[in-house]
Amino acid sequence: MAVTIKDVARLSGVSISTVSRVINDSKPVSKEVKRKVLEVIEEIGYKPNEIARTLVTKKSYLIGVIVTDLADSYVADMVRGIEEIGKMYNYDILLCSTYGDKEAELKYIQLLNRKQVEGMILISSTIDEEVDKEIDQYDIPFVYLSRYSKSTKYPTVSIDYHFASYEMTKYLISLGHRKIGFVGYLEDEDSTQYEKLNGYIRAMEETGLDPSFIYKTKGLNIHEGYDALDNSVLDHALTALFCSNDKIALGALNYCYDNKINTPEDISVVGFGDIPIASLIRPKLTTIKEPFYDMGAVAIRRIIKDLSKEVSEEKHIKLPYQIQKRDSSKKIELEKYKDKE
Amino acid sequence: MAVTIKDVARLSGVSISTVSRVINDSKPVSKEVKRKVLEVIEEIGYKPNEIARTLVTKKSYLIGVIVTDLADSYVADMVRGIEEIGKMYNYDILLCSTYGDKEAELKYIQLLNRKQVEGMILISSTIDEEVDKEIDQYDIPFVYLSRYSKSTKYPTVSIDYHFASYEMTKYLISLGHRKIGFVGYLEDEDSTQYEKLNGYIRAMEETGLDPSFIYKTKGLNIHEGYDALDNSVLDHALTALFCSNDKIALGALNYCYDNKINTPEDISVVGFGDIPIASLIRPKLTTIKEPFYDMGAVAIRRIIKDLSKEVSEEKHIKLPYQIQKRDSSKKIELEKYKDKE
DNA sequence: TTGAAAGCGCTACCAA
DNA sequence: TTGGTAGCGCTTTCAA
Repeated sequence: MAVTIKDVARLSGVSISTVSRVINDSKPVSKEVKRKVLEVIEEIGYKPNEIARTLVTKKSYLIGVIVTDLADSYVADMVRGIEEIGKMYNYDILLCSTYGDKEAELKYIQLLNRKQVEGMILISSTIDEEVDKEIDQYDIPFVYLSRYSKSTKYPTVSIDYHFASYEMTKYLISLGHRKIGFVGYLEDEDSTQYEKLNGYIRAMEETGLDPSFIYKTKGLNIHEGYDALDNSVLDHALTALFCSNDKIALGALNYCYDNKINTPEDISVVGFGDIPIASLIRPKLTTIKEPFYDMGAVAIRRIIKDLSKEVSEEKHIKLPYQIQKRDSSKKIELEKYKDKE
Repeated sequence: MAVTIKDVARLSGVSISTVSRVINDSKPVSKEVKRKVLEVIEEIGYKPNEIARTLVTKKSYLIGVIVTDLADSYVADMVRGIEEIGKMYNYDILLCSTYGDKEAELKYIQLLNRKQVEGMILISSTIDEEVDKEIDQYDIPFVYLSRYSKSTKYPTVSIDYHFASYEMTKYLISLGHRKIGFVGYLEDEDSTQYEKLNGYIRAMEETGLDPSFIYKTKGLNIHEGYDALDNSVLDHALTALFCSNDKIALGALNYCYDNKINTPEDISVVGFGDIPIASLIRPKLTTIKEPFYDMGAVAIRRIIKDLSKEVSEEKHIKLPYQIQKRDSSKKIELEKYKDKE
C-alpha cells in the first residue's frame, strides 16, 4: 500500500489538515511545521493520490480526446497541439481511437465522461446527430475538430476550406493553367471535400473556365487518388490537377509517374493539407498548409477558457492557412500551351 | 451536479448497496428490484463515477504512455497498438509527450503515478539510470519500448537489430554489391544504431568485404541523412547504401536525386523501419519492417499480464521483422560492376 | 436477498 | 495557525 496523507501526518506529528495545507499551499502554516512536514514527505516519498483529490475537488485535470486514427499524421499533429498546450495548464490527455466507428465514438464519449474528464475534443470523420445528442447529456466543454462542416451547435476549429480552395485554383490559373482537374472524395455533401470542390468551381467559373473535369475518388487515401485517374487526364489535355488532400495528390503523382506523365513539366499536381510527406517526396508537393497543430492548440485553449468560465469568443473558429508553392506546380510554357489548344 | 448512486437508490426505493450490486452484477439481486433499478438508471441517465470507483477498488483502468513525439509515425503506430489492445481489456491511455526531454520524462513518471495509472509504457529515446531509479519507486508494471538496448532491469520489447542488420547487409551482398556504405547516427554506443552498425560489419567481414564505408549522421532525420553524404560516395564507387533508418534513407535518396545519381540503377539505397512513407515514395524503399504496432500491442499485453499476476514470460521480448524488398535496391549488373572495379 | 455502515485518500469547512 | 470532521461517490464487509 502506498503512503498516504495519514502517514505523513502521523510521522510529522500534525493533523492531516495541516499536511493538506502544506502540499496545497492553501492556508498559512508555520515555518517549522511546514519544514517538518516537507521533510517527512521527502523522506517517505509521499505522492498525493490524484484520484482522491479529484473526487473531492471535482477537478480531474483530464481532457478526453477522441480521434479517428493516430496513424493519420494530421491527427497526430492535432493531438500534439492539444497535449502541449494542455500540459501548460496541467491537463492530461485521455486518448481514444475510433477508426471511424461511430458506435465507438458514442461509447467513448460515455466512457470519458464516467472517467470525469473536464472537457472533450472530438477529431471525427463525421459530425452526426447521435453524437450531438450524446454530448448534450453532459455538461462539459466540447470542441469538434472535424473534417465535416455541417453546422453543429458545438464549437469547431477549422480553416476556410472553400476560400483556400478558391485561392489555390486561382493560383493555378495565374500560372497559366486553363484545363484544371479536381480530384476529391465527393461522397458526403456535408464534407469539407464539397467545400473544396465549390471553391474550385467558383474560381474556375469566375475566370470563364470549364469546372467540369472532376475525378471522384472512392476514399481519401493514396491508392484511391491513384485509382480515380485514367486516360482522360491526357485526353482532355489537362495541365493541372487540384487534389482535395495530400494523400490523394500523392496517388495522383504516382499515377503520373507510372504513366510517364512528368510532373510538373507535363502536368502540375497540387494537394491540400501539407502533411509531412508533402515536402519530402520529389517533386515536393505544392499544397495548402493546414495548421493542424494550431487547430489542436486552439481547441484545447477554448476548452480551458470555458472551464475557467471566461466568456467564450466566437463559436466557429477559422484559422489562417498558407499556400505552399513547391515543385509539383509550374508555370505553363506558352508554346506548349498553344500546342495543346 | 450529476446524478449519483444515491439518487438512483432513492428513486428506486432501495439502498445504495443494492444499486451497486446491480450495476456491478456482483451479488444476487432479486429480479424485480433489478428491473426497477435498471429502469431508474435508464430514466435519469445515471453513469457511475469512475473516479470514486477507482478510489475504493484501486483499479483506475489507466495505462500511462510516455512518448517522445507523436509526430514520428512509428511512435504513433506503437501507441495505436497499445491503445487497441488496451481497449480490449478496458484500459485507457493517458498520454504524455516528452520531445526528448529527460526531465519531462521523470516528471511524467511521477505525474502518471499520482494519477494512479496501473502500468506504464515508456517510448523513449534513451534509457537512463535516473529514469530507472524513478520507476523503482513505484510498484507498477512497466515496459520500455526504447530504441536503446542498454541492459535494463525492466522489460523491453524490440527486434533483434543486430541480426536484422546483418541479414539486410547479406541481402545486398547477394545482389552482387561489394562496396556497401553504412549511414547511421553513431553518437551513443548503447543505441540500437550501434547494433545495426555491428550487424553490417559482421556481414561484411564474414564475406571478406571492407566494412569501413561509414557515414555518420548528426541525427536521425531526413536532412541529416542528406547531409551525411558527400562526393566520396562516387569516389569510392559505392553501389549500395544501407541506412540505419528510413528517414536517413530518405535523405540519402534525396541526396542521390539531387546529385543525379540514379536509384537503384547507379546505387541501391535501403533503410530500416518501414515507416509509411517508405512504400509511398518512388522508388519504393527497400527496408526492414519493424513491427511497431505489434511492439505496442505486446508491451501492453505484458503489462496486463503482470497486472493479473500471471507469471511473466521472458523479460526482453524480441519480435520478428521482415525484409521488404522493394524498388530502391537492385541486382548489380555484371558489366557495370566490372567497369567499376 | 437486502441494508447499514465503514472506509478509500483527500479537501474544506468550522471551531478553537 | 492548527485540528477535528464531514463528505466526495463508490465498493464491500457484516449482520439481518
